[in-house]
Amino acid sequence: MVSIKDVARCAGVAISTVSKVLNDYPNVSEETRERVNRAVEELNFVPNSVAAALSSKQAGRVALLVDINSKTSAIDEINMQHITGALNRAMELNLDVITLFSFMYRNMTVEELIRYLKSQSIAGIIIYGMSKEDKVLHKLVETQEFKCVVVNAPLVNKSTSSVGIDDRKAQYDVARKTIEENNCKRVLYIAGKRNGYVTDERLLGMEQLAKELGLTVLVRNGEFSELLARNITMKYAKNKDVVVCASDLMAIGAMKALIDMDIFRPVCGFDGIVLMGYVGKQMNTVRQNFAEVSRNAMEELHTLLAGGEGRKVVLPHQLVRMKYEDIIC
Amino acid sequence: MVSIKDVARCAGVAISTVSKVLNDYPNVSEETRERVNRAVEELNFVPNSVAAALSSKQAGRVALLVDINSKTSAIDEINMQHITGALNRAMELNLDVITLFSFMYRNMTVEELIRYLKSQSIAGIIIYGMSKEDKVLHKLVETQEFKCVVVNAPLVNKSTSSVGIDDRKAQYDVARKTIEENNCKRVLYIAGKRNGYVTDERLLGMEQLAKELGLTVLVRNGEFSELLARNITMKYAKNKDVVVCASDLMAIGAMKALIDMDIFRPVCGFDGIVLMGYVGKQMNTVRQNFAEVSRNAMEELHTLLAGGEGRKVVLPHQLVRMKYEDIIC
DNA sequence: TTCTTCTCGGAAAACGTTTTCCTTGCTTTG
DNA sequence: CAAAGCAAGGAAAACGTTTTCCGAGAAGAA
Repeated sequence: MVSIKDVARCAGVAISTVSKVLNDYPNVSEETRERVNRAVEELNFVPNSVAAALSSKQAGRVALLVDINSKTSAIDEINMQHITGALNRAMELNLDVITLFSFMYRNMTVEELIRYLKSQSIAGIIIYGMSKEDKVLHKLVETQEFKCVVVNAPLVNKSTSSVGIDDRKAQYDVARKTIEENNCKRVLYIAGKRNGYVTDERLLGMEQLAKELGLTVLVRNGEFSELLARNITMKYAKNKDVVVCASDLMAIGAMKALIDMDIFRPVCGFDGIVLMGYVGKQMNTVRQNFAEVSRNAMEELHTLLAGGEGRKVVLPHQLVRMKYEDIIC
Repeated sequence: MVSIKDVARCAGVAISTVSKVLNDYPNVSEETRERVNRAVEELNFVPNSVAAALSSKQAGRVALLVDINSKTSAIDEINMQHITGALNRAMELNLDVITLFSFMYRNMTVEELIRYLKSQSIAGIIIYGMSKEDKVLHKLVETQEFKCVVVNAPLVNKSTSSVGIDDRKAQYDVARKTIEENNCKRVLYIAGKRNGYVTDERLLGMEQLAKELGLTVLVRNGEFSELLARNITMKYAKNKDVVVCASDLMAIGAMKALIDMDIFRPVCGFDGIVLMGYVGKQMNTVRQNFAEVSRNAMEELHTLLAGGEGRKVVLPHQLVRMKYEDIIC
């Protein structure tokens, strides 16, 4: 294996000089820099990121903490796009990434998790699907031992950024559009998982809209479950004018229930998953570009690792009407 | 950070001894072993896998090469399950995993890819979605520089195993069931991607069945595309009795076409993706347990890394009829 | 007893980087 | 002209393991 030592020999300099060139340190003359780069070129040298990680604690090793509690393929789609976006940007930024699924750290204590991450020379973390009651992850963020980017949860401190769309506004927007299109007054709102950050934000959006338009809203907890949403719709939709759901999957469940009951109510969802295009009925929903969110998350993490301060990044969302023709390929 | 050195001091032995205990080497007395283990326990020591990887070339670092050419969420679902299964088993086997998506190595030469993998101290690889014409991956496997497990492609050599279901038999089975249920004679077969291993295997299964039952088969290439399958069905299904598709996504496309044409033909798919439950019509399909396939792939890779020889592992498949009620949760 | 063979454990090199500190020679300043 | 400052590059320690080799002592054989 060709190492930095070979490059040094080839360029006629010390290995420390090569390292400096590779990492864009100052105090290297343009001429030496050139010579080293030529040697790198010639020998096809690729730095060993494992050694780099071992040597420098502040290296570019990054972990993705991915929540995969659910069994649904909708979640698969969302997670996959997140991971794709994150890896994509990481590659461009030359960051090493390891992906940890929640089952890999679910029953660790914070201390264990921290030890594990350190044993992997991890310096930065992107956290997905963090709920309000997740003590371990909250403690992890609070220690500030790692640079963190939390996706879809408004956690910010000196070494923690948050990235996501404005869930409150998005829920407001999509509900407003649906309600005004159909001139509704009585809303059945099927909320997400209890104690989820996005759940509460979306509910706030709905409540704000209700106040503004003078709507009555019945809120029920759907836990992001298609089945629950279906049952809730069965039970309560009859004397409502519209079913607003905090996720597409629940919207699908609601729609199925309405079809079974043979009544029509407008339904709107949230997320913009592909599945929405297959259920026959068109529905309003919020399109989140998950890959883009995660690209931004990785970008933000990179900034943090470079010494930047934590901050809140809000990305735009989009209202769409999902139908089969738009997604088939 | 607590290191092996601390453990050694705590246990009153040399660090080499600790390492030996940790890696189950012989030539350590039971008493010393105990003492070291107690120290590990007491100090909550977690070995630094980065250092281990750097130090020993035959370490447990493994790469997943995941093909994500397509944009469809069906692929997301399949890939996600593969990754989940692989990571799950890797965790149990104490293997370090890095996940590489195809866009990260697509335009590398073999040499570059090999260099990159070595720079990551990778010893074993699981390859997904390998097509017959992928020169780079084929060369990678042929060099035998890494232990490889190829999923769904019958490549085997001294350091390469293959893992997957029997695609030929599976296609035979599901087509036979569908055809016999509906008493068909004239088959429209929509095949997968040209030059795919599974594509050819499944086609062989269909052809064998046709010979046995005396069917006529029109074969068209659907490239695993829903849209193509839809168009093919539009064009050719009219004077056929059944549409057999080499993937669920294509089966969905075919079904949509039949609905648009307002004619009924039985359709069967292949893969058992969740989406199948949402299209309204029930269809026969082959259920592959992707997570299980990948668990086995990881297991096999572990065996190879431990010195085992390459071999072909064939896993069972299952015929199912997918409907909404079975997948909602 | 003496030699050989084992078993156990330690010392130290190696893995490929990063980073700190030092040297050298040159330029500036007073 | 001496002192100070600075730029460029090198030497070597450090990161936390694994692994090879060696030595000490005990046990067995002659």
